[in-house]
Amino acid sequence: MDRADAASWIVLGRTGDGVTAAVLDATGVELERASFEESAWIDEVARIETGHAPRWVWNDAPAWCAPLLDAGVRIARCHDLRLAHAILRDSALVVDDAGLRAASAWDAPSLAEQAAGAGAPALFEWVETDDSAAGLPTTIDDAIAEFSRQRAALAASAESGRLRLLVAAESAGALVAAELRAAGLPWDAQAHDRILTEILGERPVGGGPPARVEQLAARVRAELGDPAASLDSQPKLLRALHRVGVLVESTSKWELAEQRHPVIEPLLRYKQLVRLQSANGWTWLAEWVRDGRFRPVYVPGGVVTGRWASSGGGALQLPRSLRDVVRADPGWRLVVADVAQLEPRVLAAMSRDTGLADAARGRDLYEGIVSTGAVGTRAEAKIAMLGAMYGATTGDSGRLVPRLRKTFPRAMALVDDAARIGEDGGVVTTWLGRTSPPPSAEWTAVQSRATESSASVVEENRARRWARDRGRFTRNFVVQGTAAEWALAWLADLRMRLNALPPVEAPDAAPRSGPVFLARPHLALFLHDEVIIHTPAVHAEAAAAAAREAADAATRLLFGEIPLDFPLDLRIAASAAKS
DNA sequence: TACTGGTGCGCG
DNA sequence: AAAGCGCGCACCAGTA
Repeated sequence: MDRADAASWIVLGRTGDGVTAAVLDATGVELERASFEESAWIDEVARIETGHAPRWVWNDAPAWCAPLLDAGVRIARCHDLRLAHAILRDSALVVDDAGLRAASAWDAPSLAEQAAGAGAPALFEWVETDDSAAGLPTTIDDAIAEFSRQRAALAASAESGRLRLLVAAESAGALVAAELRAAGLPWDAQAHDRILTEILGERPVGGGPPARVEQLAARVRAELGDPAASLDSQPKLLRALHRVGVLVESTSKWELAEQRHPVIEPLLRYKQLVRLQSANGWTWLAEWVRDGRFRPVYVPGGVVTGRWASSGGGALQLPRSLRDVVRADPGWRLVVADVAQLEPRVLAAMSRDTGLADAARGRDLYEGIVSTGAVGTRAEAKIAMLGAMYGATTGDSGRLVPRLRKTFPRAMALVDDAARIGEDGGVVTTWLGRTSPPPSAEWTAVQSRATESSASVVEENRARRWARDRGRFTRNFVVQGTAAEWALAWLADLRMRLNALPPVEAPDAAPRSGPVFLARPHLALFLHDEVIIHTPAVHAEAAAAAAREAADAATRLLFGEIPLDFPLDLRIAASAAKS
């Protein structure tokens, strides 16, 4: 592999008993090819990475990263064919799809997802797929062919700059996701256990509900006048409530909280405790926290809008009440950084609404809206803005939206246009080129049926409702999707900045677990608009500065030089508890 | 026994 | 009991 350099693309593929690598020049022409045995390819990748830092091209980043990270090898840049395929296949900015839109094996879920689906215990082991099964292609020839189609589609696009940025950011995100899993989130299992015991009561040895849960259940049943009442079955609980005169339509806490009856207080408390127990109780702790780390499975691009999803562990629902058990290792700190009002800022940038940008600059965006006089209070500004981005039509939120429309016409026109296109059955596209899915066949059929003269009122109403539903989806898609792009750019840039910080040398400050590359500041959590960095204490300030600089870099990368910033709420602490 | 749909909670 | 987007997950009930 002598001809590799920083401008190279190196495509990797599996062969029967090893790995084949092909060096492509910057224009995609293959220069050389070599095969390596299973025991040798990782060292070869490490050698080339150290020397040249090329762009690695592979079918599925998590599958390749896992063994590399296990060996302490970290890749700077990659092109994830599977993720890029999904973007380019659907993007309205791709004019000549070069065959990407034909159904193919590249539409298959990632190898990790396939393994999880198959119930395989080792998530990152290679999945043996026989040729008849539609699995993700793994051979180098398949990879090169797909890469070539993608390059052609990119080159043909009038917006190839944006799409290239999106594909690069998405791929970098895949690297981050793999590294986040390898690193894990530092988790104090003892502290978690203490909280559970304090709130739920002593954990019963022989199973069954903990003491406090049992006591509350008994109180609720007494108030219901039924010692055998089932509290966990919604229909049974509803009937029991009706029997004692609590005439609610559902058992949700919003509705219950408005009732006055002695059963309400213990019932709400009971629901709270049961929720904690089932979502993040001892079973969860035993399953998801090992060696002081919570290792969730992130799924980059798992949400239609481009946000990440998670699969297992509920990584994207880290409950506020447990944030305090996210604790840095001894001698280390957590840098907790989240973007203030990411989505409205993104909307201001996309729409070039200078009024909204002015309101956002250098302060709390919602206070800025108040000072324009559009609304009276910060709370109103917030629900009005959320209503505008989500498509609220009724209630306080819906009533306030027209005021924003008057004050920020360009921003509001952008989301209103997106909604109209969605209602009409069209597709909308994010700033960098991710396109919403087209309407389903059923949706289209319902709309066309409603236009027929024989259509019933019921059919017409349903068509209108579905159209409005879809309008709210496309309205939000452009904002949520572009916010996800900003966050990916932030993450990718931050990852590189952190990687440039020096590793710690003192062995007593080294992490308790994880690959050796984790001896420097590294990402430990990503949550839509927030990151947690785990860092040696001496580098905490530098890591925090890196988070700020990365946010500025992401803003410029996406939107150029605009008079708008994306300020971070940032704190350095031993735990991730919110103040 | 395995699935699907509904309900409810909590995260952004 | 959401109003108003996007998720994951647990639990129950009904069905195959």
